[in-house]
Amino acid sequence: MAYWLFKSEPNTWGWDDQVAKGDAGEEWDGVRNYQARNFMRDMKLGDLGFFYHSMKEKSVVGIVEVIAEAHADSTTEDPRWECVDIKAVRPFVKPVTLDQIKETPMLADMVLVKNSRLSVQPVTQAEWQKVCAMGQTQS
DNA sequence: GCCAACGTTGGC
DNA sequence: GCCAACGTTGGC
Repeated sequence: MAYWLFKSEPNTWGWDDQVAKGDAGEEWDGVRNYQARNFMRDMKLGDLGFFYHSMKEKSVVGIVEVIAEAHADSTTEDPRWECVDIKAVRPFVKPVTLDQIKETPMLADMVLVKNSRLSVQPVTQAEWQKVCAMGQTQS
């Protein structure tokens, strides 16, 4: 089981939109970055991820699950781009902000801190458990 | 709203 | 194949 982080600007696609899709989930499409795509290719059914709101909020707000492995991105004809499907699993009781993450020494190496522009990122198990604890959410 | 950082594109 | 120019992202 691997852990990931999906980043989105809430005005474009937010946690509420994801929750509204229910168990059917939704494609995580529109990714046009090779690194991010390669991480999605590595994802397996049942992998879990953080859902992160960028820009104004800059917070991890919930947990999602991979419900379909990488397949063609339906928003482009370009065969280079692929995406996975994810569904909302549960929200954070308390969203964990980027500031909190930066203040936490054991999270200082998170990709979110090191390479903030990457929209799909791997998360280590230690980071996963720590952030879940900070959000008062079952890991 | 600004700007730095990064990735991608295209000319040579 | 290199690198300058450009566009986009996202923190501040």
